[in-house]
Amino acid sequence: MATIGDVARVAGVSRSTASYALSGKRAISLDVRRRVEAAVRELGYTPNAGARALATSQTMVIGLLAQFLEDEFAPAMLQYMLGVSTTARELGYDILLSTEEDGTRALRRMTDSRMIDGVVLLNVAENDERLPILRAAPQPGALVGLPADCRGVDVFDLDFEEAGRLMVDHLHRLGHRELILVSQPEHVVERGGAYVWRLQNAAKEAARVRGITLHAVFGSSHQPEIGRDLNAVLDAHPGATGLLLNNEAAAAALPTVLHQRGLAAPQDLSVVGRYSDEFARTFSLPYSSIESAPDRLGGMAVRQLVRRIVGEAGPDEPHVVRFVSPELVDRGSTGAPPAGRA
Amino acid sequence: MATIGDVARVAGVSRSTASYALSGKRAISLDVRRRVEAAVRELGYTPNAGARALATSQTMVIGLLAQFLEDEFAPAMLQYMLGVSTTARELGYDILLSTEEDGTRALRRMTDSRMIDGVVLLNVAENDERLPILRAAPQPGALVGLPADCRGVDVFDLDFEEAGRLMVDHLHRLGHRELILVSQPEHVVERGGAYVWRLQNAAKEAARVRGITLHAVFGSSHQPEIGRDLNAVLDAHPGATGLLLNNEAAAAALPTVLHQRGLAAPQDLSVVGRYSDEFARTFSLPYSSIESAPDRLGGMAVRQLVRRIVGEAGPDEPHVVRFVSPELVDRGSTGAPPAGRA
DNA sequence: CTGAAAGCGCTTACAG
DNA sequence: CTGAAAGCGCTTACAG
Repeated sequence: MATIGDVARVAGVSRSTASYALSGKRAISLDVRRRVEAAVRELGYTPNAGARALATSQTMVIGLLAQFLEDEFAPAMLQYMLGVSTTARELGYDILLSTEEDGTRALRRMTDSRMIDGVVLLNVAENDERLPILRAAPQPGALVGLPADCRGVDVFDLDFEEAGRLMVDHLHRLGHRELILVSQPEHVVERGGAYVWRLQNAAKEAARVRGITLHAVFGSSHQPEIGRDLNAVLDAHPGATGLLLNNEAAAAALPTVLHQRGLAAPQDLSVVGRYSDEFARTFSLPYSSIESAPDRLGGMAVRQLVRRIVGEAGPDEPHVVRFVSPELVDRGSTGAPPAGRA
Repeated sequence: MATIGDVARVAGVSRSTASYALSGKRAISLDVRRRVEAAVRELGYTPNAGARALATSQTMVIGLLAQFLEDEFAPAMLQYMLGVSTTARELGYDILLSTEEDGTRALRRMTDSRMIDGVVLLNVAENDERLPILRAAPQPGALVGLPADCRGVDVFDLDFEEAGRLMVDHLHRLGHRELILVSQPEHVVERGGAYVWRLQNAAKEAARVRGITLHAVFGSSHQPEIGRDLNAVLDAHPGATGLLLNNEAAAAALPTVLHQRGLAAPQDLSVVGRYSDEFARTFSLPYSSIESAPDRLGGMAVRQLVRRIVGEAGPDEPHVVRFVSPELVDRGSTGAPPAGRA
């Protein structure tokens, strides 16, 4: 493989001149620049990434820590990953991916060995074990998801509280007075998936303020359990006219459940989910939903991370906690409650 | 950050001795080894990956090239990625992920800059543009998917021909005489997704040999088009009693379609899909299917790749083309054709 | 069993 | 505008 030395020899210049000609970091005569460029083409030269990293302390690689937990819906994770990966590439960075169960080990390996310039953490938990490691690391980090302690990292997340309020208010406005909210499994909460109770608490509070009833339950993240869960909760609350879903698996399972029960949305039941538009298309979900914007969140995290990496953010620019405002995508699955049941 | 020099100083030995004490590549006195280990702990030393890569020409990183094409079903891709990622980690390798549209560019960047020791290609096309680049690269490559020309790479794929035969034979044995096969979109074929016609041709041939009818159609990979496609083909062939699916989106959409039509499997229609067990669980698909084993294929590709990387495979050990034999996972969606229609 | 030195392939002050 | 040299942090022959 050709080295900068080969390029220099072919171009008849010193290695430093060859390097500067390529980086543009100092003035180079047109003649020399052309000869260097010709040599690069002739030799098919590409800088050795390891050598460059060693010399510059920059790897142009961003770590991406994703965990595929048993109780989360894997396809939803993928979209965050793609958001991160796509934006990183746009900014000139490659992605070092870890799907390791033990995120702390993966993070430590990546940061300690200087394989990466910065890291994006997905599946952030309330008290995420990876955060102390990240704070101690020399590289900056950005999170998708809100931990209890945001010090030292940039944080991006959907405003799940606003999402909960939005769901409830939307159905309240349409005349609904009894709602069901199906959240992620309780394990997710126990593990520290704060978004579950953030949305749920806000929804409950909004229902209280509006003086309407909200039955909040946790649902499985898997089939066929979630189908049974949905049937059970619909059986348990025959007076409910609106269904809110903060659970991707539930959304994916609902069409079948409604068919089985002979129900149609919005005629018999109004439905609002919380998932991405991409998700809705992939699974042909006909329900109005709060857009969870995974690609946007992943992209925002990377953009801010890169600002930190290149020093554009300034050494003492405070870290950000940025919430994306939820938007309701209307797919026509909500309407007035069935006659005589409002 | 601590360097090997710091470790050496704290341990009171030379840098080379510190290095050897850690690598175990030459005999070290117990006393020295202990001092070095203590110094490592004290300083929290981890080798700099770039420096090590430069010195050893090994990065301990494997490239993973995945493309998320518009006409493929993204969640199915994820499982191949996880198979690769998990096995790589087990073998001590990290994953450099590219989801770039332009796979040739990504591959060239990774190989030319020596960021990786080897590469796994997903979504391999019949005449894959990335292959010439891979063959010219100094790093070995493994593919998941069968190209027309397998020279210079190790290839792993499901035996789609056998899968096609298996589907047809299974239903033939149960007494079916008219079948429908819904494949991936025709674009996939045009782009070189050989697995589509490999399965389809084998299924057609098996049907011919058995003297039964097979209607082969291409279906969309997206909702809601695929739902319409399914309805259209069922309308067009009212005499068909068996449905074969080589199209993940079709499988995911089928429950709804069958409900809409008031059909049940296997009473009204026998169904056999081709997807992974994980996929079936995620989407609660109640259909018997040919297990596509994405995690297994990804793992096999990585294992063979690592054999090449570490030189275990021998410089002139011929490259392999290995087909995983399809297995039918019985989920009870096939049976005898409805009375009077066999 | 251990150390001094060379070298991996870059970048970048330093000098002219 | 260009070059010679040092240095990034490792590993590994070479020498003892």
